[in-house]
Amino acid sequence: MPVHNSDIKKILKDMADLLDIKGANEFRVRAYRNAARTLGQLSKNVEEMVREGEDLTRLEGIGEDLAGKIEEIVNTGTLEQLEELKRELNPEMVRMLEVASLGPRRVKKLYDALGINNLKDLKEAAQKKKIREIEGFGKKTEEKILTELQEMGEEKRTLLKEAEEVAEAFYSYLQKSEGIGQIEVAGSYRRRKETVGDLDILVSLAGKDNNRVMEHFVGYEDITEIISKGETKSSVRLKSGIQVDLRAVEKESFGAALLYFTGSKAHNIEVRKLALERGYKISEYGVFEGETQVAGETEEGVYQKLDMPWIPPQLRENQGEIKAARENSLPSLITWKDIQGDLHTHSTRTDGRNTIKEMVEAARKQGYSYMAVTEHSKRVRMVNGLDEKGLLEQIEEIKELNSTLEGFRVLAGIEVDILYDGSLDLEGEVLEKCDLVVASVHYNRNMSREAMTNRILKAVENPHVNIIAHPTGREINKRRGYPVDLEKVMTEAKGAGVFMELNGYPSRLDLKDTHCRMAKDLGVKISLGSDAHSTGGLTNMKYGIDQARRGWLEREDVLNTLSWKELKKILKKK
DNA sequence: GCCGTTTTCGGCCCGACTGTTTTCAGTCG
Repeated sequence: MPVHNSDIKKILKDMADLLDIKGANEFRVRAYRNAARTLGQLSKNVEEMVREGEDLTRLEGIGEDLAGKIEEIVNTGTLEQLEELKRELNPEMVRMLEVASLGPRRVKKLYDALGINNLKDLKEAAQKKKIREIEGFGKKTEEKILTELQEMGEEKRTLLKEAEEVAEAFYSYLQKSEGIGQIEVAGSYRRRKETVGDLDILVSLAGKDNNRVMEHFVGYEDITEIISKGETKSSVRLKSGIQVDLRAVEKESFGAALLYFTGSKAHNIEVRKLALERGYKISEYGVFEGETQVAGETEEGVYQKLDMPWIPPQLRENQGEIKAARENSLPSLITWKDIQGDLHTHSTRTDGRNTIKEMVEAARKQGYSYMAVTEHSKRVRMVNGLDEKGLLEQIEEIKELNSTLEGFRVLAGIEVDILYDGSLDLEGEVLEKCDLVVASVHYNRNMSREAMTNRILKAVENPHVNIIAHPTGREINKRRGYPVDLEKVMTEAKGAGVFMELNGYPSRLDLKDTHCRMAKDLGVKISLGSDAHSTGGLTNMKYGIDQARRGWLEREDVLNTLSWKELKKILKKK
């Protein structure tokens, strides 16, 4: 069974969580978490590294012991020590940690006091008001737990990046089947939504042997459950929990089926309505005039029959794209190639994994001509954020580095914290020396909408701020963004010459697609930043691009499609 | 459990906030 990096990461994370609950040495716990993080950021495939006998201890945070454990996971698919822990503590206790106000100590306490070791019992105990009786817990905490449980019950979708890993592996497996012609992963995956529910894979048949294709499909090693298996349609569940549906159609129908399975549902309904008006009928098998198929082999063909150009999947949400297509006024969506530089990165100076030099090298390989280093400021103590002195040192360091570089410019930047009262975490006279000041909120998120809006507005008005980073502070599947009136912020930003960031970090993607569109409508340029914490993280840009495309952004809507020379001119004077 | 120009032991991130307490544990970033 192929072992993905994310599988190993999950096992190490579960180890950390269970050890933590058990009350193990916190540094030992941290070691597991660090290793899990390393694997999450790794661009190489660990399974391959093990097979090729590469020395895993060269990876950061992985020593003899963890290297051995990782090999065990690669070879057996599991880790005996974790299995042991799971026998001792209920593995469901790990899920209890997902309740926002519960950490390892409280989970342990709940177990010791009431024997609670799963979410169901937790909910029951909270409803029966038993939790408030435990020492250290109270009425408020109990009520909070109940609300948080409610929120967790909402459907959880897989992050696009994680779905991508699974989808790509499955895709290459399917390519090995002789009976398959074209393959496309459709659905919200193809529309590049920030999260994906099921994976819908569409294939065209290269021969007549459907059964062989389906046999191949359900024969994939990653499968834990075959939900259904038919001649043209099968469904399976993978180890990662993701459901995958396979649909096989004839070559002549591939385009129509692709349109159908890509969705969105609302988009499809509009397209079909339009077809009906013209006397056609559209199904996943094609466009039909009476009994005769008049299109359907390609998506372009289907759209063309309705006098429309092909519509990029990212736009297919029935948000005006059909009207725009019919009027031939679809946006010319931004692509990664349009990006000239990255405006949000971290290095080893704070919580990044690579040095500025290494990041620069990777950025050049990406084809960029500039990159801003934007470390955290001192308020983010956890990562040793820069104080005024540290920032000045770094500015000097970058100056020196720039003198050795040709055709590339490192921008001396900072991701300065917006404090509780809207003031900035660093002195203006130091910020003034930066090429670029990115400002963001990390702490004291628990504010009213009005207070948070005013707090951010104050930063917008600050003469040193150029960009507001991850403006709502959300983390997908983890926490909602803080309440903030973005329209007001953007309107002020427009007047103040401040730009809004779309953060490419796969679990942030903040701004959302709809916010991007709002910015475009208001005439505020968006800054695309990868928020890379390693050289590999620079590729987060692609998720940012997808999100930007979903927000209808074109080249001229994005700040860093400009050269540094051009960009510098439109940054506000300090 | 990792790491190392103080190298095989001893340090490893730490302050703010919340809700619980009445001096602090737990969580978060």
